[in-house]
Amino acid sequence: MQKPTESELNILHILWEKGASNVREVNEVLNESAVRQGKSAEIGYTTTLKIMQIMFEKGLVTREEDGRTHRYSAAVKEQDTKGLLLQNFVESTFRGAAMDLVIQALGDHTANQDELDKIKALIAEMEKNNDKAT
Amino acid sequence: MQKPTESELNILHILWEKGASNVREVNEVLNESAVRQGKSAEIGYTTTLKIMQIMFEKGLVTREEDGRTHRYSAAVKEQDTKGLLLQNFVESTFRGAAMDLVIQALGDHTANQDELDKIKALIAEMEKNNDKAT
DNA sequence: ATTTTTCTACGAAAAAATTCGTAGAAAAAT
DNA sequence: ATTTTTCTACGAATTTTTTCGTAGAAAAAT
Repeated sequence: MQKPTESELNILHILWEKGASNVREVNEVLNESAVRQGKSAEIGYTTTLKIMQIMFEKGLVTREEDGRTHRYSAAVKEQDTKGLLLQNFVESTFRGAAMDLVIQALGDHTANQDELDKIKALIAEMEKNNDKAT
Repeated sequence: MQKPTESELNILHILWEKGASNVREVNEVLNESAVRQGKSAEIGYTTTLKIMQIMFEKGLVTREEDGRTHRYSAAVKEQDTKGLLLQNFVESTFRGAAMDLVIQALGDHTANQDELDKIKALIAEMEKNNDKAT
């Protein structure tokens, strides 16, 4: 999979959440999205269109004709994409030290009990594997 | 702080690790760095120089004259920079859900016992805070 | 003393990513 | 029926990031 750019990622988030959408729908969500608050100008329709066309060429989305318009769907899985981006990020920012990232993320953010339980389960799992390895 | 670009970050890593360095030293490390293995061409001296000059203008590094050359030092702290980049990454890729990132990172990577202990300590800390809040 | 090497500064080319204008066709509104 | 709106496609302008060529000065080598 080719790594999506920042704006491509924004569009993927929308397609993952809303499912198949046409350009106008995506553009509307982009312009009301929380991430955009504070930005000066709106994103033009043709800008969004162009990016989605590029994404189609790259294979990041599929599309089907729906009357006159196109309905676009994400062609890459959310998990896989986030995994790829995470791997890149760990490499470039933490020089591969994934646990440094985990530790920093835990230090900087809050978590509810459900999340903590999930993390604890993962830790227990990893400790079991470590024991086996010794 | 302004977010460093990818190549700026590579240079910061070197300055953080080696301390004050001149352009030639940084350029050499860049070209032997593991991250660059598999890349076709070398990074030219003037390329590195230019990026470091830009970083100086942005305030990412300081420099002092050392005879004819300049010795550059990181002007931003490693922790702070990683924190900023992490925050950006969590926002753009995980839409702010830092614990999703933590869970994915734990799932995809291994950790030694020291790291796991450190993470467990952080979890315990966070649970204590959660209890207090209720 | 001259040549070669090693620096910096500067500007600009190249590459990557983002944005938009225009044209043309289909659909909707009048 | 005509006008207006809503799409797509395409190309190009803009912006950001990366890369490098050239010139000139200082230092080192010959």
